[in-house]
Amino acid sequence: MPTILIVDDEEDIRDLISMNLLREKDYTVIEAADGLEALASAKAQSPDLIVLDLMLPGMDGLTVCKNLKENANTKAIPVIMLTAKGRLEERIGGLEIGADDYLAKPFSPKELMLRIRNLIRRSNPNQGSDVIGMGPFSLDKSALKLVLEGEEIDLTSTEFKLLLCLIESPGVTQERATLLKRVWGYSDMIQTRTLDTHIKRLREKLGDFGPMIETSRGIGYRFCES
Amino acid sequence: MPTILIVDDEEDIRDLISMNLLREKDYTVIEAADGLEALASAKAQSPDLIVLDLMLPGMDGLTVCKNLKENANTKAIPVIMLTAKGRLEERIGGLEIGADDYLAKPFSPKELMLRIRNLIRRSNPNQGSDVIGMGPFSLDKSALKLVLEGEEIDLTSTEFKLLLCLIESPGVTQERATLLKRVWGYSDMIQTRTLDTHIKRLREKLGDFGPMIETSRGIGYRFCES
DNA sequence: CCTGTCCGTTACAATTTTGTCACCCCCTAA
DNA sequence: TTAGGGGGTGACAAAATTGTAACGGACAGG
Repeated sequence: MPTILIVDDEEDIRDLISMNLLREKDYTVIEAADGLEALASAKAQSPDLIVLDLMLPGMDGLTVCKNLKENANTKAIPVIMLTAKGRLEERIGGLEIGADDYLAKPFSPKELMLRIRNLIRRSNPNQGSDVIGMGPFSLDKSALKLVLEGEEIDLTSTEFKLLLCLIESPGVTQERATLLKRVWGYSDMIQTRTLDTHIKRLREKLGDFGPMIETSRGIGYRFCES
Repeated sequence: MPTILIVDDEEDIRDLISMNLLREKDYTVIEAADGLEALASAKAQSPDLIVLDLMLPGMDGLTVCKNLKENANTKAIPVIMLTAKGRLEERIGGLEIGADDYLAKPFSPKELMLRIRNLIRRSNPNQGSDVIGMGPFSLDKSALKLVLEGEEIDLTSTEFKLLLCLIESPGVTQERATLLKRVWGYSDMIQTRTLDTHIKRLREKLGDFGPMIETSRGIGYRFCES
């Protein structure tokens, strides 16, 4: 049963995360309200993952993270950084210092759970991220799920493969033939409307974000970031 | 259109790989029969991937690989090493030297294609391996496919998720409740036979390897390596 | 403005996937 | 050996997924 350390000075945020974790019944949760406490807990209990807010009284999140990554005993613990929305510099700083993932506040509990599960799994023998992220999208290759702005969207396997092809190379137009081959295995059947229909279904499921799948008339489709 | 360089002194092996690659119509293929030729081609044409046999006349595969990884222009090119079956030391040597994947001869063309596609994709912005391997199994998270001893087996999304849960932690027994939660999202419905039925279907699809999914009476199931 | 081509959309039917049930066998503990 | 619980298996019906056809609108070239 993995142990998660939550570090945040706002009690209600800690509670929110704890509640979500405990509901899954798969985790043990410990909490810390400031940086020094966090470091002490991390060293004493060696949790399997740390959720770390950047904004902390006393010692700020970046420094905590740096300390963790410099200590041999805590170096390997994955860290998810919580950052205020839009503070891009901080995010970059966090990643450089060794955070394994980050999430902007206000975050969706579901997305956080997803990323936690993913990081925990990654520290297993068979590593490799299963979540492919792109703007507000998180595509979970293990759960075959899409999390869009905190909302979980179930995809059928065909839809999943199609979206994956598009989202993998944002902005790049994928030819109809390419998509038909990679998703359906067709190698010459060009005169089918199946692709169009599935694109429609995908756009529908994406809701407001449907238009991000753009049509390249006569060529194919592309996933556009804007 | 990615360019693949095949390096092997056996012409029929080169042909086999070429044929498979060209059938996909997505690749340009160049070939080399010895190490020096390979290095020259790699530098001149900077292919997107190199399939490199260990056993080569003149300069052996390991040395070629080391040379490739030491040169700034060719350093980033992914290398798939072909090794004779069982030469474990060589494999380890290959990985240490910087090969990105390896495959034992005689290999299955389908599996090689899968790994090629995977490595090519990995060199895209959204990296991360999509293939989880375990003995004769290759589970492709992007294609939702299982390659078992060279045979492609289609899995439904439920089967895929279930197998993934088991194969992720080989030897570890996953409780029924855990599987029901992770695959179906059920949180309390314990009294269902759905899991049993799907295990049966999975074992069926695994054929001779079905027994690798073992029952832990009263607890759950586990995937065993032997 | 016309025209041919390509795409979006809807409806529908075939197919596949899925969960449940019933029955039986196996395992375990007494 | 027996009884009870748990799992294997096959059949089945409900539900979801999928591909196709048909119609109409949008677009580009003339």
